Amino acid sequence: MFEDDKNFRESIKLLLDGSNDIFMAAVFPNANDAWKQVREHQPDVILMDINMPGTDGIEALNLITTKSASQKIMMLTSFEDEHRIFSALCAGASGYALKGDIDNLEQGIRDVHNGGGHFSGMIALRVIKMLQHPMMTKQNSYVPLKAKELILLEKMVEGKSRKMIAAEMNITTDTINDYYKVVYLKLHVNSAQEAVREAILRRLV
Amino acid sequence: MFEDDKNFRESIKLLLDGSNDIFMAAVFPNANDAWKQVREHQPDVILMDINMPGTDGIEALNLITTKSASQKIMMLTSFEDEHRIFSALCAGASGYALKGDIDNLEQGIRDVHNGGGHFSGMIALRVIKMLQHPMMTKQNSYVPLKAKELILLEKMVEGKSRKMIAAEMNITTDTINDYYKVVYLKLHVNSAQEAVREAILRRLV
DNA sequence: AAAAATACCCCTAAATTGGGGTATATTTTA
DNA sequence: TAAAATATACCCCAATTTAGGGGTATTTTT
Repeated sequence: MFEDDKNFRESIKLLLDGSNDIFMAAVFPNANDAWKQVREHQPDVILMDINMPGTDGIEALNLITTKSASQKIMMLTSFEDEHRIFSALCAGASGYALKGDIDNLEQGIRDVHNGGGHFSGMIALRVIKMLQHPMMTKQNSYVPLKAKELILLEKMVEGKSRKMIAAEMNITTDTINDYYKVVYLKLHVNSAQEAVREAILRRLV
Repeated sequence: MFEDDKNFRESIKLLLDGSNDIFMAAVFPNANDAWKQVREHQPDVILMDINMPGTDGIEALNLITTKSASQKIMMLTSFEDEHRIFSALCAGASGYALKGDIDNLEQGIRDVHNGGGHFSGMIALRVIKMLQHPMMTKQNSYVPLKAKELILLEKMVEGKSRKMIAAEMNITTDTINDYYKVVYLKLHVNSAQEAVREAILRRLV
């Protein structure tokens, strides 16, 4: 286990020492030498806090997963860094437990050890919400954009400026300005940054 | 509960009757009149099998979620089918339990009832695998943005201007300019429209 | 023949980007 | 511990870009 909070560290150790099938191999207050320590103790499951001074949990996760595929890693976190759930899971974590929800931690560790995954209740909800996000569900409300307007949008998403787009499309900047006016009107936006957002979220590009 | 398999139906009923905080309101062998039955019994949590003769679980799920937002629905299934997990969760299920993993079902029902989500261990693994799929992960490399920089990004995605953001964050426009410089540097972009693209595609907001 | 669509032109206030600074506090290093 | 480096918040500047408001002329549709 890598965890900087002393209180939490000790309550987890107490919890797991009370279990008869889970043995805590080692505990560290930071992840600065995570890989070395993992290699030394060869734990089945690593509990990794996200917010730590020095090397943070996700960096350590990246290090460990790139060097070894056999280590299962369960991330520990508080509500504040919920937005990092996806980075952690994509980086190869097998589970994600809220520190406030240690009741299910033991079972979660068993699940992860058996090759499964684990989410604390509220984390599972976040994942579900993500799956229900417009971007995932492909619910593209129809916007009647013409071919050239779509090309314009694509180039906008690529970060091109009006000048560059005009040059690439072989038309004057004035005409490009007209296209912008039309696109902004149809998408109900009034800036390029909003147009890019709509283009991506509504899957127009 | 909607479940066509008599054996499974009865073993779940037995399991939950043995619990002191979960009460099985009603049991049906198919979901043909699901909405009528739900309206009548007003359950807190609905257990819904996916494979049933007649109206199948996902159709029933769609019906119920479109007519009422207050019903929490946990899907039950005997085989692991990634495609159906995906459609069930997108259609509004709060949890997904494997029939073979009834040990965690009680706790899962409590989680869902409390507004959380639930995945059986193996289902969680499927979801994680999906998140680790190249399609999801390709542009999802971790960027160490600070809290304020993330807030800035969120507001950018909302279409706010530098002036508005400065006002909302109670700092001068000069300091906002500094934040922009840092964010652009970290994301390797040089315009708001590109920053918005990265924020969305890399799931930073 | 009237109306709409297209492509061009001009203009300009406001916003953006990116460069130069300073002062203070905190953290790291020697 | 003292010095150096970093981080933070602020200031100024100005070329460029943007957003949106005027236009006109030609073609296509109605």
